[in-house]
Amino acid sequence: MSEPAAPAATGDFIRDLIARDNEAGTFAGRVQTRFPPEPNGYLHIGHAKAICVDFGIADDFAGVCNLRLDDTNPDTEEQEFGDAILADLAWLGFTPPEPVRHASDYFDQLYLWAEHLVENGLAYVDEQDAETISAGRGGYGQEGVASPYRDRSPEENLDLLRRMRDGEFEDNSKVLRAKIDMNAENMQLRDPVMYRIRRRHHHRTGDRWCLYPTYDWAHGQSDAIEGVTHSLCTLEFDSHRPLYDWYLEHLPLPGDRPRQTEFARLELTHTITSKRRLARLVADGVVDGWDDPRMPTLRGLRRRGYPAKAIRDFCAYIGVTRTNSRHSIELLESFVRRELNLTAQRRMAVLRPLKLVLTNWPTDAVGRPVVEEVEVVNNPENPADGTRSVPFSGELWIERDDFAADPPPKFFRLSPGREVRLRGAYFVTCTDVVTDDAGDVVEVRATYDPASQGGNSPDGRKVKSTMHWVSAAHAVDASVALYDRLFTAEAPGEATGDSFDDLNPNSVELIADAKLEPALADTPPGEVVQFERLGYFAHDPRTPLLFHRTVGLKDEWANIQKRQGR
RNA sequence: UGGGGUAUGGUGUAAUUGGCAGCACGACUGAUUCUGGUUCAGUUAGUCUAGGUUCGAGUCCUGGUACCCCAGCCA
Repeated sequence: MSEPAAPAATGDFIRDLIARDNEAGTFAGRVQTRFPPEPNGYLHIGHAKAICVDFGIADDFAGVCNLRLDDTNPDTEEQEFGDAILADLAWLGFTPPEPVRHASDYFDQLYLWAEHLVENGLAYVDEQDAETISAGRGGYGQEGVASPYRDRSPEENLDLLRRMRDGEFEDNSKVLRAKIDMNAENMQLRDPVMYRIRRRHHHRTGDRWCLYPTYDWAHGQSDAIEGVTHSLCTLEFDSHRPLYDWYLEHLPLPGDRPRQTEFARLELTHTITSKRRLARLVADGVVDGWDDPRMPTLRGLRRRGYPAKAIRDFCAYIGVTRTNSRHSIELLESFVRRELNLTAQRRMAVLRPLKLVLTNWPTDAVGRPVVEEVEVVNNPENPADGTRSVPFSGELWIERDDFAADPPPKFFRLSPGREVRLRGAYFVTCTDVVTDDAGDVVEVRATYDPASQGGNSPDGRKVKSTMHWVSAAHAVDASVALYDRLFTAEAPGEATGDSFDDLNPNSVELIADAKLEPALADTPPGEVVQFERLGYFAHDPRTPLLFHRTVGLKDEWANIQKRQGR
């Protein structure tokens, strides 16, 4: 799946570190990572980076990377999300080894280890409520206050813990805490909670437990059980590392102690990746669902037409660092264009139709306009894709933007008196314009040069522009959704604290009457094609003749207009 | 307020670990082109700051500054 492995020693700081571990024989040369999403939402572009790091590094060092669903909190997690994660992962191009692991697979072992800590005086049952525990931690630079239950005997703690497990106590009435240091400068070490009591149905363990482990208590131990060597996570867990190590140091582990290394998460301009806020977009109806093409979810990007390979290449390109940064979405888009340019079939579609009538176009014996078939290349980047024939006649749709009654400087397209090429067909010269009462152009008239059949004039005459077109009599009507950034601000929420203040009210424009060349009606669901001169468009997987603009082509004319201040 | 982390062109990332600051995106100029696309050639612009060590500092030392993370029974 991944590219031929780059020499393992080069690259980012994590690969360097692993290469050094291997030289030193730290884990006997073994490399194992894991991708541990919580099954409480859908995977997004931020996860894609983590996936590429976790799986990519394992792959580079001939190691393994498990998928582990981190299902320690039955309040929010569901089976459905686990299934979706697996599907999205497969789409991205990664197949985790069987079986898929779950943190809940280790609940028994975890509990046994909790008793071990209790027996060694390293954990205790606290009966304070959440608020009191929080207050007791103190503040930054302030000392903590020990719980009055902190010095219970191991025997008493063990008895209490077992009764907690057996369901003798009410939800939230007691917790098990690690006994570390209430004055630690690192807040994570001020006696963190290991277990809470929750009578919830767990999607995998059912009603077997009323005790559920916290992330910190479950994570490192799960790593150890699976044999993970390098536990790679994002920067915000940096301050958890001493805790990760503390648990592992005080437990009788079966093998090597895994080691945690943190790297920066992926942030994109004009994009949010908070699961909570993404969920709000869906709940508030700002978008149509988790797979809305404006969503940064993997399913959204997929429906939008982003190739998985483009996402993988992007992630490989941005690399792995410890610097918090926000990558520009344009960079991601450049990878999308690069991939699609190579693979997408070219087609012609007119988004904002303007009628073009060829006044000297011939009619047949019964007075109907002649129809010709013209051959057009499917993909100039890949001749093997061949050609197709497109019907051409005397009444055509052209792009409204491709005509100007009063052409601005550097405008090369059609305007009165000017000759242009209709792609693959003929040279045409604008002779006349029909306007309505408001003075708007409703039809353009032109003559065609029969000698230029196929798109070239035998006298070597040049034109400055080649335009796409669709024969009016053969056009297929379709809907096209044009997307803009979901958030106008580069860093949504930076100004006011609420990213929703930066929502772009015009993030989608739906065009209901686009005119497509006939071949487009046969586009397979989900396929991405290039509408020539416009951009890449993805055929909706469920709704026929609905196309989503994946990304526009680079547009030099737009830049010129910008420079001209229009 | 205490602790931890990070600073390289507009943006993001490299620099053989003390030896010519490179690449990409963007922007700009030109060439090619039956897509104002693609491709090709070129231009633009950078080591947070103040000192120090050194023949030589993005890299080492000292002091500042800015930003990010940590006081959930979320992950």
